[in-house]
Amino acid sequence: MEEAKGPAGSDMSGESWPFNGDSGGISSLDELCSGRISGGIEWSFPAGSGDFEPFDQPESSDTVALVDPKVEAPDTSARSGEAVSSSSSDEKPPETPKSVKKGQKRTRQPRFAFMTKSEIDHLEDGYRWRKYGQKAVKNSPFPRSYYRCTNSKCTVKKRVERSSQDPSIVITTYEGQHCHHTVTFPRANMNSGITPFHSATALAERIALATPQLYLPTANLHLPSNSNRSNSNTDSSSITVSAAASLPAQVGAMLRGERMAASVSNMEKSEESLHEKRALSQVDEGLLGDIVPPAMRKG
DNA sequence: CGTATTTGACCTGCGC
DNA sequence: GCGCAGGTCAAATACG
Repeated sequence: MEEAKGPAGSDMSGESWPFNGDSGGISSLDELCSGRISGGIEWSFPAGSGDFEPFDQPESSDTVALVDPKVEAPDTSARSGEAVSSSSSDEKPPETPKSVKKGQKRTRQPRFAFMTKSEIDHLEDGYRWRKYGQKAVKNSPFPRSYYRCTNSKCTVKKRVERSSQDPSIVITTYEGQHCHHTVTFPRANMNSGITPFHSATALAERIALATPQLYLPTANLHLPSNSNRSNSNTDSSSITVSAAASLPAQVGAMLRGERMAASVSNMEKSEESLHEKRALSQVDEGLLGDIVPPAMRKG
């Protein structure tokens, strides 16, 4: 699948995207996750509303968030089977052969990835996931696990894999939008580390203002609606972007309502940012590359 | 017994 | 066209 191409993939090598350079910037995952990256922040979220509700966030971990810009790009490639039909199991007749599926086209869902320093592969995020596959990843000793939201009407999926370069780094990629609320908390379990964001915009603002060190490529971000507000879908989007014991210090601070002086605009002016973006590409050749398409990498 | 996980088979897209 | 790699399916199995 085309979407599965990463920096290590062939179609990335030829691109001149900022991540794919070979100079400057960070030199390791550790550096990346330690929050030493600076500049390059560039948010581009879909207009949306929703309030962010800060709460205590554990600082026990480091996370770098990346977003998939291909949110609105229809994925005409892909295999049919996984299509995004929201009521898949119900609509698929038992006899539906794969030949039928072949005719379908998968629609690319918004994706959001986190690089997390954690010993736990599958981080708790408030939703229930069912593992439906695991594959060995090329150039990586660690397998990639595929999860799907257990809600039959929900098409959200997520992939989890460890960085081949730094086993302590877990890369979690969410794809799709939850059509329901979390099965637990968030507010009720704030102490658990779950991070309830009401909207992508809210999180974007927070990160932009509070985490200049993080590189956040242009993309659309979809976050889960607050589970406490049953069916108050003011924000239809809803990808879980929470990770127990995983958010980096910067994000942790962000969640606590702290703000840093640096602004996104200033960072964008930084010439170093480009180098850092390029360096980021070297960080991981797996999911990270997967969520950053060539189109957005240019520039 | 219901639910979740494992795992090999299968499908698709892409590069050569 | 072929092989490879990513992604998914679904039967078998494990677990509470």
